[in-house]
Amino acid sequence: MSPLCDFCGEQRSMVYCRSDAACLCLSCDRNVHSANALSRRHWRTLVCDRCSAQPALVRCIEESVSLCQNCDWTGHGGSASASGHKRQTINCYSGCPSASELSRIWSFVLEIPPIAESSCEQGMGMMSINENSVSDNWRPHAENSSGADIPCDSMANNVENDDNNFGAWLASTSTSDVHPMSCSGDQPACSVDSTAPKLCFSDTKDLGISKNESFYDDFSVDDVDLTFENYEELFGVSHNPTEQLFEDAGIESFFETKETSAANSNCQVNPAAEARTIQGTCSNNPLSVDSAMSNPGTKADSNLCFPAKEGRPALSLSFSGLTGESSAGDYQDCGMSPALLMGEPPWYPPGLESSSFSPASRDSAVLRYKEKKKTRKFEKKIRYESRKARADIRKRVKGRFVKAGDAYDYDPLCQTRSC
DNA sequence: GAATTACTAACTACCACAGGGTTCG
DNA sequence: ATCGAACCCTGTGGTAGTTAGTAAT
Repeated sequence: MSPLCDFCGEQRSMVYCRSDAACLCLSCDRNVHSANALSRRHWRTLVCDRCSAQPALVRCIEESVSLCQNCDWTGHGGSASASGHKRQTINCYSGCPSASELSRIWSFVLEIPPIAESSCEQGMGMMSINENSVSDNWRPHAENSSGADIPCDSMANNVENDDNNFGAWLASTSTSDVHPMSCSGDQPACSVDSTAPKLCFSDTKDLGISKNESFYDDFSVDDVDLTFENYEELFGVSHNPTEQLFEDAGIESFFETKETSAANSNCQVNPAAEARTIQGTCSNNPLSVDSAMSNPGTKADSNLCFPAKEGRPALSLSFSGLTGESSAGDYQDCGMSPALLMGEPPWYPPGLESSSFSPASRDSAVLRYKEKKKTRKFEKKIRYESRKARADIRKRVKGRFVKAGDAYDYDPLCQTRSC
């Protein structure tokens, strides 16, 4: 909870690096993140003025403070007067912006001390600033191949990207991260893979989406970049592709609660989904992580259960490999809100919890989901070219690798059998 | 309409081993 | 504190076997 820089321990910390899980002064931020190309990709944002430990997501205009989701929730969720405070989304950035650049993106911060210029300065072209604002709430944030932003409205109207709405909603219900799910750490897919649209939204209160039924009309999942790109770095184990998240449970499970009684609203069990990553979890605890964590050292699947509310289904996410030894920081690094993970009430997009949608919209959404499920392809990503090159020349017997020198029936180099 | 069968698509395990990371002396 | 050896773990592709989904009967 120290407001001092985690690196130098002398200066007051100003920015939070999610990848490093560290609060840094601007000087150290610059030094640390100019070290190499990977560190330059780290997304940073202001440190919460309240807890001085979490990344701030919003700026309360009335109180002139930057708040993380926890503190925003605590401070603005309680009283009616406070909840009416005008809040502004805080931009995050990567690269090594100068003080003037920071002043520009954080105009509300009065004092940004000068930063020593470094070699990183010449890499300013790499700097990326997440330009969200209150008026841009709930709009998929895309980048084209040149790194320039694509107008979100055009993207929202793009049928090919219609799934992002659902992904954004899902991500927002499970994380407060400025870059939901995939946007954390050094993985290229996070900040430099400009071919895939990235969802960037951070305002946690004023997402005016649910009243628009087109949101549900565009309800499907597969194009959304929900994959935990750096899952292994986060959890230390391999994972099933997140695309499988809805493979078996089916999106229908998310629509099937309108008739659900309050008694079982927390326990939506889809038989087809029991064994997979997303499932209804019988628990009265909004977060069943605790129970799954109760056995330290075991790699039990942890289920995050979002309790059903009227008009919105119970939702649980399973994170294989989360162990009881995992810290809150680990969860936050994976994009999960500590509030969510630590038992505080989850956030629902306004309206989702109280509104319902028509059966026609539901049927349409389900139909669209099924259609896309039929046609989608998940391309394999090669992480280690050297290993691929090795595998490409390995001799095999019935597809299996064989020891060097042993008999084989397939040699990729010969393209023939037993050459 | 329900039950059974046939077919197709998708998924998973298996194998050896280089290379990265960790532990220990 | 540093170094090297030993050990552990991961990921890579083609095939076979299994499972799930769909269509036909």
